[in-house]
Amino acid sequence: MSSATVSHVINSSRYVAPETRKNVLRAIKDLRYRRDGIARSLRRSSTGTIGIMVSDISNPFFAELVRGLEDVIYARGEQNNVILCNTDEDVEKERRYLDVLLEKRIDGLVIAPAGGNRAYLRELILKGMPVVLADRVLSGVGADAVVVNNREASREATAYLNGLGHRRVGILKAALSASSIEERFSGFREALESVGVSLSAELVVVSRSDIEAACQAARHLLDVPDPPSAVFATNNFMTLGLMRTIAERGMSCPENLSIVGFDDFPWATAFRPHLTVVSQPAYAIGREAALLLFARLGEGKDAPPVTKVLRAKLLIRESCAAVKHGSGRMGDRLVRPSTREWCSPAGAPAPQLASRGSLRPR
Amino acid sequence: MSSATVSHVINSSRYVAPETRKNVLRAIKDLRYRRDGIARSLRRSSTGTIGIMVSDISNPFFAELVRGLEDVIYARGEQNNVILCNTDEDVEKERRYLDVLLEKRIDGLVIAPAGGNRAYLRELILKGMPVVLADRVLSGVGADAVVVNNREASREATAYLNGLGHRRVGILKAALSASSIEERFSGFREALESVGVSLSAELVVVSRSDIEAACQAARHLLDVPDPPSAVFATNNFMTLGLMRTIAERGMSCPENLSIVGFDDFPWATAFRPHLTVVSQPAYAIGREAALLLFARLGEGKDAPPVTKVLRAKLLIRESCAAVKHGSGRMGDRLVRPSTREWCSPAGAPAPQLASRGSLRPR
DNA sequence: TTGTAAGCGTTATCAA
DNA sequence: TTGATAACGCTTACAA
Repeated sequence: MSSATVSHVINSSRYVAPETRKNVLRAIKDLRYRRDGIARSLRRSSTGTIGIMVSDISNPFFAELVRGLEDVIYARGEQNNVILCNTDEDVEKERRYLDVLLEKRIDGLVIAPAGGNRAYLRELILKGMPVVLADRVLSGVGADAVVVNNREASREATAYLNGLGHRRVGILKAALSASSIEERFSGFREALESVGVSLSAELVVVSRSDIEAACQAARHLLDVPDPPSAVFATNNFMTLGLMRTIAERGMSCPENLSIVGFDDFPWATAFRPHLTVVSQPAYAIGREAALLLFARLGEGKDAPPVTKVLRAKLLIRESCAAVKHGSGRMGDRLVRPSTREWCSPAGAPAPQLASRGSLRPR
Repeated sequence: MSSATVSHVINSSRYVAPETRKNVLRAIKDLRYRRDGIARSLRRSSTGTIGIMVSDISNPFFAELVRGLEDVIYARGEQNNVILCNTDEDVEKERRYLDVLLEKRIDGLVIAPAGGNRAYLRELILKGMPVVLADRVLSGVGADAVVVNNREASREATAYLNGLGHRRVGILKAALSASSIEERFSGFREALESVGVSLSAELVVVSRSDIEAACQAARHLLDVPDPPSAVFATNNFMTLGLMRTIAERGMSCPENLSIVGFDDFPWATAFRPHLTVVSQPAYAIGREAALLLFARLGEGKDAPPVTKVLRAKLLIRESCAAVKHGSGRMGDRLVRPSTREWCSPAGAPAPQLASRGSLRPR
């Protein structure tokens, strides 16, 4: 019973006589033998480990994304597993973690990049490391990517506000060098421009991407001389900061302020106000990222990079009201309060009147 | 310039002439050499990898816990990192994952155990694997543990409801074989008994621990012939399910129903109703677990197991009202609506009237 | 049908 | 002050 035979029994990698195999299995059991995965990885030069880097796992969006990823990876069996890294949007931390993961010889990487390690990532990919960008793209690195239609969805959301008569619309912009945020901003601006409104600087407030900072930013935004009648929040931290600020000030939504957030929450229909949001399929983003990665680990090693765009959807709930006569600026038209007032952009499907945004299978 | 010398330069593990060292460093840079962590782990028989097993990373409680853990582990440097495993409270899945982690030769394990692998875990520990239980204990396995004072906190929360005059109090009990849930249940029962109320079976509803199931359970609970005037939810999924159900039915809290949840949410003060909850220091649980683990990886290899108990705190907000005259059952006393009506159990500090439960450092 | 032995890239011992 | 070499535990080509 040589080590070779044992190996072959464990891996079913060549014929072993039933008798021998039985003996091997018995010995394994008796000795509580467990194969050493490290030695195995060394020999096979593949670890079965995937790196996942996000800014913060306690952000529900990333938690869902990671969950989607992990489910696919676990289902693949074969000792596959996931090393989790939180970068806090810190470029330096991201780079250090990339080094750690490379030393650990991960088989592949899924990353929501902070934005400052483009060259490093390109080099990695050139060397043959499979990399999938999730949630954000990074132009020119040649990686696969899974994102959502940020720009269109934001345009749609803003158009919805416009349809309710809002012309003075503020935006809370997370200070991330992430393509997603920029695209959301573009969509926002385009929608306003298409109804003849050009962005005024004081209605664009940039904020560090955490709840505390978002509170501050929201205060600024609401304190401008002629405050907005509606606000678009570019991610879930911005939304939470805004809602906290509103609560602090005893304002009520949608009576005093209409709000659309980017990102849904599992508790959106359980608490008031029921927020109108652009819902992202976070779980699916993670899942698709894993699938893209596996594709590249298999045959498609040198296929050209693909970008998968999933659909973010406007979920109309109860945080937006039509502007009241006289409350808008000069030039505002009277708009009757009806959520049906709003029209889809040509060709786009009408937004759903949905009660729940969870896209997670059970 | 032998491989030995290179190794010593990288690890500063013995004196190397400045000249040589410079050459080595230059070569490393030129060749873009990176040490192979797998070979290193094989040779040193230690990987720097910690396994973390929770039921579901998309549960905000576990996300915070994992974040606390990861922060400490990252700060330790030295190629330390974390493999994340979601068990879904599934004993079989937990066992499979344990096998994977052992093959990967993790240096230590932090686990919120599903409850069915006690013998397996004990054996692991006996073999010398450092294990820290988080959130839940498992008697007799000899592992370190970090938990909160579930029973006392639940008793306190229930006493608060009693103080508001509630005698017919329901409980949504998550169906987990986790010590935490059992302890919360005990505290709940004890508090009721101490005001002379014995539990009626129809007010104890057990539910699978996810939002969907919790909704179902909440419907059952509210549909009993003589429905409760207050409900205690034993974890955040139970709370969310309950709130959804209330919203569905157009009931309002605290007018129609008083509610206390276990687990706080970062958005608790941003949306209505502002829930009164028992807040757990999730981040700190993760952090302490990591510290316990490192202690065991260092000197305290064979020290007796320690259990660290952190304090969960009742945060009184606005989801509980005093029972109205006549709305209670026969025997209910009239209780004036005042949150100060309630008294701390002897010796316990009065609960804080807090606005925010986040315990996370920035 | 099974065994032998090389080799994966480190680190650590011993020798020089 | 540095180099040669064994060993970590596995997989796999080759031999028997």
